[in-house]
Amino acid sequence: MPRMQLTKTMIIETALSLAEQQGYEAVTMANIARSLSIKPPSLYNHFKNLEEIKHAMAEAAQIQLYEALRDTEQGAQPLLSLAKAYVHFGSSHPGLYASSLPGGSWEVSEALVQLIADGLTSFPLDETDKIHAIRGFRSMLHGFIDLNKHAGFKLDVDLEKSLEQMVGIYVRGLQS
Amino acid sequence: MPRMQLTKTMIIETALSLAEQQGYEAVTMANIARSLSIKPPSLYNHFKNLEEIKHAMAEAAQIQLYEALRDTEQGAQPLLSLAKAYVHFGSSHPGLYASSLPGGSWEVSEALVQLIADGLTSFPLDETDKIHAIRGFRSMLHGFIDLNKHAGFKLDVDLEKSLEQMVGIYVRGLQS
DNA sequence: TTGTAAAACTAATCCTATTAGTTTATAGTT
DNA sequence: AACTATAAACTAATAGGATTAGTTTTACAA
Repeated sequence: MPRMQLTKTMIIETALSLAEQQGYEAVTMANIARSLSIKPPSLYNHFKNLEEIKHAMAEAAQIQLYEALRDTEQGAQPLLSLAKAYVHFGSSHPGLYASSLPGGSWEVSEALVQLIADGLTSFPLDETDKIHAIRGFRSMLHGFIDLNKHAGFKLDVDLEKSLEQMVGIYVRGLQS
Repeated sequence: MPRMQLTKTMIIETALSLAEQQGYEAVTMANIARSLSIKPPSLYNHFKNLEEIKHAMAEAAQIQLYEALRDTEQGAQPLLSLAKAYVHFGSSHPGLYASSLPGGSWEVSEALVQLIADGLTSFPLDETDKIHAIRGFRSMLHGFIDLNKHAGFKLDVDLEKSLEQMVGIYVRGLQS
């Protein structure tokens, strides 16, 4: 295997730091190649096309998201800690979070879901209801991040408070 | 004003039907121009650039979303009806819904918020808590639509049921 | 009827992604 | 140590986007 200085991992790491520093829209073949001091066509020796690169990015970004959540303090309100960590990750690393959306691997998705499931253990839910509850929780958090990105919340009311209230309402709804 | 057959409204309507029929990514200067049987540069006589066109689209799309929600039956569970109408609109008109996200006008945004506020009247909330509750509700619904679009919910569990449960949990949380 | 200005046009520039075809360097084999 | 096959880079090209400059056309107003 000749000239294998350049690896898939290097390409994905370069693409992710591009997303992190200049936004997800900056993830182009031209920009990735420029960052690596190669020409765009060379990338096709390692990935079929840009879509494949973005899929690989999603997997790596999802792992970073997972690790950020896993390292969260599990205090008295595990769902609130999780929510804050999730929204904080999405808001402070928008490019990375956007990178994670296209999908990723089944295992990491599952691990992420398990993290939420762990926060739900204190509520008596059968398997199906647990899945519904997890979907609702993720929807809430993702929607909060994404609406914010689209400047959805215009009023001058504390965002962090909104997040706390939202999670508070949801948790009380699970209890009753 | 010479040759004013082409109006801003015609351009926006063309762009919206492009989004509706071929997806939001199909909203390009080239495609809009092609649909109108003109050349792309002609569009710049009416709009500064593509971004401005997309802003105008957002306003029109948001009105359509508002009207779809306004015409909703206000039964015993107004928030559930609203949620179903919202998610149904987002899922069955993904291009239109995506068009609405970049913003729109303040008045329409406000009207949309008011629609949710109307569904919240039976709950005793002060002004600030009402805003938090509205933000949470919108986050939930938008997140549900968007995660679905990104194939976020992989498990074979009824989606409509998930939506009902999610709204049910939130409403119970508001009550307690 | 003529002049002006709006609205179309053509042609060009500068981005993308992607493919074809070519060169080069290296790893493994003789 | 020389040879060869191949991976991995390259150049050059195509096709599609947004946008700008400059030109022509046309409708209306004076």
